[in-house]
Amino acid sequence: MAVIKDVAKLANVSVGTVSNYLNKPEKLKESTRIRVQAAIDELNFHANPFASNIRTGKTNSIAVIMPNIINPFFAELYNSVKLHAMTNGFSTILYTTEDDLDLLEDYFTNEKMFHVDGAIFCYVDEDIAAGNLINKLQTKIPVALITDDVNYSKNSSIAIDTFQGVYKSTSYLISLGHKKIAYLGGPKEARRAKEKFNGFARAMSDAGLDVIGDYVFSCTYDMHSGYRAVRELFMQSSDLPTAVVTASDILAIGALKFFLRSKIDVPDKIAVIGFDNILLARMYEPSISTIEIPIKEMGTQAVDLLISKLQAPGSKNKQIIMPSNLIIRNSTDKDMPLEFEFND
Amino acid sequence: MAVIKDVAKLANVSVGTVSNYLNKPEKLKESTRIRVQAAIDELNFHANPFASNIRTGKTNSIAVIMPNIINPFFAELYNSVKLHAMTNGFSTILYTTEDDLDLLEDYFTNEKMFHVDGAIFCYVDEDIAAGNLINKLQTKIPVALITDDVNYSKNSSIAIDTFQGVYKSTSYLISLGHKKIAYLGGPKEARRAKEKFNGFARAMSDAGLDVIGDYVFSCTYDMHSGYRAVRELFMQSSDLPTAVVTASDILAIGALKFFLRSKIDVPDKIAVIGFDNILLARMYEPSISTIEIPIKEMGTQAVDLLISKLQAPGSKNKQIIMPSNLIIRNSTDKDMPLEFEFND
DNA sequence: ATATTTTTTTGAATTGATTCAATTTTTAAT
DNA sequence: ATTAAAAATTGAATCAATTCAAAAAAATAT
Repeated sequence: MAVIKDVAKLANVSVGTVSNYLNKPEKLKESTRIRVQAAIDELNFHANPFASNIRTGKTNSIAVIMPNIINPFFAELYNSVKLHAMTNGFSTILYTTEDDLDLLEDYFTNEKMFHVDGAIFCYVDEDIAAGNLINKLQTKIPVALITDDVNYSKNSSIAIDTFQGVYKSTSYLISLGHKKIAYLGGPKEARRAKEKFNGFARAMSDAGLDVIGDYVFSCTYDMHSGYRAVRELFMQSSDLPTAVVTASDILAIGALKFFLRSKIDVPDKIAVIGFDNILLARMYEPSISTIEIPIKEMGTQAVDLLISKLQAPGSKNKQIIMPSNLIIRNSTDKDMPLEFEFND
Repeated sequence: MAVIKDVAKLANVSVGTVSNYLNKPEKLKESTRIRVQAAIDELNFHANPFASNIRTGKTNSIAVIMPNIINPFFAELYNSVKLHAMTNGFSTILYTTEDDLDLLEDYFTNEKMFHVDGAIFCYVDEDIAAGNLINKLQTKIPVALITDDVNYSKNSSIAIDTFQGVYKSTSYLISLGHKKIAYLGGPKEARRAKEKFNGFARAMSDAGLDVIGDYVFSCTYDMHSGYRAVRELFMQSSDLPTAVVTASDILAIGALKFFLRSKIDVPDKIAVIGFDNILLARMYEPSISTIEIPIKEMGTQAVDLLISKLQAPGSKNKQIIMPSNLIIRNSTDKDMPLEFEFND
C-alpha cells in the first residue's frame, strides 16, 4: 500500500508538501496541487489515519457505550449518533455492555477504549460498575451522557424526563375516563425505574385516584416479563383494571400479546400505553400509543455536546432536557387512523 | 496520558523491555515483570494501539459493511459479528450504506476504511455501487461476504439459500392444503429477489399448482409496502387467496396489519408466512411463522472465515451455505403454543 | 575460578504521518 | 533591474509504539 513518501517521490515534491496537500491544500500552488493529486490518484493512496493519530493526538473517533444494539431503541439511538458523528468527521466505535459485568471489566483493559477523542455513554443501567466506568473514563477523556436522570449534573448530559413522560401517559389515560390503572415498571432495584413510577403515582394522586398495590409490577425490560405480569394480574384479580401504563414499549407488547391471545379487547376492555416510541410501536396491531422520546435528536445533540466539549476543553458542562411527546394510537383509541396511510 | 517511556523510567528498565512485557511477557524475568507491572498500574498506562498499528501493520480491527443497523435482521447480524470478533481480539467498525450512493462514495474516500485488517460485507441487495465497493475493497484487504447468492464464488462467503428457504415455506403452506397462494417479493429489479420468487414458483409447480399473476407483488422491504400490496389484492380481487408467502418478516407484518385491521381471520381465512425470523416475528400477535435464517451463526462463521483468511493469506476461498429452517407459529397454525411459555 | 551457553535486557532504527523553522521561489514595490 | 515582502516548499525532528542485533547478566559446565 502506497505511503506518503511514494506520493512525494512520484509528484517530485517533499513529504511535507504532500502532508500539506492532505491537511491545508489551500497552501499549495495550483500547479503542485494538481501534481500531488495526480500522484495520489495514480498510486491509489490512502493516508494511514493511525500515523496521523500518533502525531496529532487526535483520533477523530468517539466511543459509544450502550447496553446493547439488539434493542430497537438503542439501535435507533446508535444510528443517529453514528450518522451525525460521521457528518462531523468522526467515526464511532460501539461498545455494548450486554448486561455483563465481565465484559464491562474487559473494556477497562481495552487499550482502544481510552484512545478515542471522547465518549458518549448511553443509559447504562444504574449499577455500580457502570457508574465506576463513567467515572474512570471521564478523568481521561471528555464524556457526554445520555441518561434518564434529569438531576445528573456531574457531566454534560442529555436527559429524558421520564417522570414527566409517564405522568403524561398516565394523565392521558385518566382523561379518557380510566380510573383503575395498572402499572408495569422496570426492575425494583433500579433507582431510575422509580422516577417513572413516581410519574405514574403523581398523575394518579393529582387526579384523586389510588395506586393499588396489586396493580403494580416490577419487570425486566423484555416482552416475556410484561406478558407474565398481566397474566398474573388477570388470573388472580377479580377486580380488573381498565388500563395499563408501561415503562417501555417492549413491556407494552408483552401485555398486548396476552390480551390479544386471551381475546380481551384492546382498547375497549383494556387500554395499553407504552414508552419510547420504537418503530415497533407503529408496526404492532393494534398500533401502540406511547410516549415519544426524540431518539434521533438525542443522538445528534449528544454528538454536538461532545464535539463542543472537544473544541473548548475547559468549557462548562451543559445539561439538556429533552421533551417527550404523547403519541396516540390504537392501543388506547380505536379511532386513530394508521399514520402511514396518509403519506403514500 | 502515560506512554511507554514513562513506564520504562519508573520501572527502571528500557522501553524494549516494557514492549516485551506487553507482547511476550514470558520473556521477562519474574522480578522485572513485577516491576513493570507495578509501574503500569501506578501510571494507569494504556498502550496506544495506533502506535503499534503503524509499526506492525496490524490493526486488529475489521470493517463490517451492511445496508443499515435499524433493521432488526442487520442489528442481530452485526451483534453476532461484533461479539465473536471481540472474543478473537478484533474490534469492528460498522459502515452502513443507508441505500445512499453518496454515502457509499464517501466510504471510498474514507481513509479508515482501507486501514483495517479485513472486511465483512453483508451484500444483500443487488446494487451496482455496492458491488463495485466489494471489488475495489477486495483488491486491498481480505473480504468475507455474507450474501444470498449461493453461486457466488469470487470470494469467501456465507450464503443463504433463499430459493430453498422460500421453497420450504411455500411447500409447507401447500401441505396444509392451501392452493391459492399469493406472493409478496422484493423489488422487481433485484436479481436476488428473483431467487426467492423462483423458490415459490417451483414449489407451486412441483405441487401442480398455478402461480396466478395477480397474486404476485413486487415490494420494497418495508411494512407499508406489504400492507399496500395485500390491500390492493383484497380490494380488487373477488377470488381471494387463502395464504400469503412473503420474502421477509417485515413484509409479512405489513400484510398481517392489513388483515387484522380488516378483521380477516389469520390463519383461518388467510395464512401468512415470513422470512428471516427476526425477533419481531415472535413478538407479533399472532406470532409469525417464518423461515429461520441462522443469523447468529452466520455472523460467527463470517468472522471465522475472515480470520482464517488473515492467518493464511494465500488460502483458497471457501463457500459456506447456511441451512434454513421452517418455524411454525400462529400466523399459519392456530394451535402452536407460545414458545416462551415453555421456558420460564 | 573460568569458560561456555542460555537467558535477559538494551537502545537505536523503524513505522507513516505531522510540524515548523529554515530555505527557496514567486510576487509586488521601488 | 533590484529589493522587499509574501507565498510556497523543504526536510529533519517528532509522535508512541515494535523490532532485533548487540551487550549484559545469569545459569551451567568444565
